[in-house]
Amino acid sequence: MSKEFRRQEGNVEGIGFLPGLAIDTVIFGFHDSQLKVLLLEYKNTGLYALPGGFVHDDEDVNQAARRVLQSRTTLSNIYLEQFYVFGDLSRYDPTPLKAIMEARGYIPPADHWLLKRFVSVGYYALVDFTKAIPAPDEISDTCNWYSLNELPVLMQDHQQIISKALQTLQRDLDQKLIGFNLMTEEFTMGDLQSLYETILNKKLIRAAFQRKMLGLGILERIAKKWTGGAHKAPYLYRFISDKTFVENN
Amino acid sequence: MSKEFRRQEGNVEGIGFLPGLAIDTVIFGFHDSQLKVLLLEYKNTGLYALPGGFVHDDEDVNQAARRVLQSRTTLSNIYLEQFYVFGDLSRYDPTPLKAIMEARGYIPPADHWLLKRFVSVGYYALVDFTKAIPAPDEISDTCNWYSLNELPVLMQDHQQIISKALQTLQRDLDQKLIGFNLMTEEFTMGDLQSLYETILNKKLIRAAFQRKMLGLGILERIAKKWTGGAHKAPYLYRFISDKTFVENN
DNA sequence: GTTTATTGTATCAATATGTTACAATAATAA
DNA sequence: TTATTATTGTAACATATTGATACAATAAAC
Repeated sequence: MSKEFRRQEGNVEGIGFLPGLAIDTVIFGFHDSQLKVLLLEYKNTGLYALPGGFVHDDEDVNQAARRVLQSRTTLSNIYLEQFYVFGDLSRYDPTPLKAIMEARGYIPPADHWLLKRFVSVGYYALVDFTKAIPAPDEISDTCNWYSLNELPVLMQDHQQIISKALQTLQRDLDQKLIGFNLMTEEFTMGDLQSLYETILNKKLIRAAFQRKMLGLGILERIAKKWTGGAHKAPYLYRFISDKTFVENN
Repeated sequence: MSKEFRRQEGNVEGIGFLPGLAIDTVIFGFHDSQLKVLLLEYKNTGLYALPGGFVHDDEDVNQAARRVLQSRTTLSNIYLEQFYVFGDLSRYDPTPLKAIMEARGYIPPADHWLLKRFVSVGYYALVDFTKAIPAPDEISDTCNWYSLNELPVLMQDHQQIISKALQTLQRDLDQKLIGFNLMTEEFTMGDLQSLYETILNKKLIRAAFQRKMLGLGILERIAKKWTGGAHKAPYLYRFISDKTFVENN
């Protein structure tokens, strides 16, 4: 992906890309009982942004999202879901991208394709925090996890995009069984409940939660137990079906 | 809207429009215990398609969808929801649009903007069948309701778009209270149940359905009763809150 | 061995949903 | 006018789901 932005920047007319269409991905992780998202910080600009990209003229839009996702997490086979298109006129603001290019020592012409109006397709992804290896791209200093409660000020409407992604995740959590994509291979019931509570932003009843989760028949209890606390050791569980919930479209 | 297509057709480069981005709207109605969708039939081509359009460079994408919706139904304040972006490479097929333009006696140049690859944002709308007045646009012969069970062969991937819209409607029906947007002002409990059964494609238990609907506290029982059958006359109900569920984004 | 905190699960309560039953009644026919 | 018919509104009960409480089991620390 390090070539990707040079391919975009020097290419004033944006040849090879779908014009005016961008991808933004909200990549969720879970750690220390907190929901995290991956953010990029751009060089010399202090700007924070969601991992994003543009669509090649020879790939599906969903493919492009998957490409962006893989290049930022060094993971494949991730749960990825399209959730909304952000197409308001008001989000059109060429200043950030101009600043990014100028910080790289490139002065774009006024009609550079990247400075035109963009409509952005929002995706959210669920990854195993312990497995993802955040990888900055050529134009960003860092690619790091940020807690949802302590987000820095974000570029353009990226804050709204994250909010909408979270809403969608909350809505989907009960229907589809996607929470497991945020867990490590093995986890305790407490871990799982903590995840649900964090996502839904409300306390759940321990006994009822456990009963329901076990009742779903998608958890396997592992022989060995967790150790560490001065109390009865909890069992470890594993998600039965493959964790490879790839987008179905 | 009659000027809209001339504005698109003669405008080889598509100036004034967002390039490569289209809108497709699945407009649902309910009549005779059947779900219907509005379809256009294009002149001299035998092609059937969803009402659609393109986005002006000075309007929001959601606005464009609303504009399309209003021009096809002669209604405003309609429930409208964005549900998916169709961006696969495989859907790129310039033949239908070329055929449409040629049937109008216009031979487009090979690089006409309308013949390029398009990504389409799908919306679904719920309208009162009795109030909508289907209006064909300049390039279509007819704009009519078709039962979901008896759809003609559709252009490009429009059949898939309808399927996905229906899935989304089924998912949203219980969460949000949107079914009422498909009803007339006054309706019997039987009408409402028939709507739910048709959308969800399964029988519901009469007593339980009635109890639940009344329990929601969003129905008002009207004094007068329905007449016509050789049996106890059902009450008429009205949806309490304004039926104006406009998209919240 | 005793204490401590937490887990796994049983038990009962409260709520929601599935099922059956039946009185009420508008139109029709006798 | 009266009986018939089909359908509605709702009660009553059964079953299923979820909420709330209780308690034995136990790994670590002392």
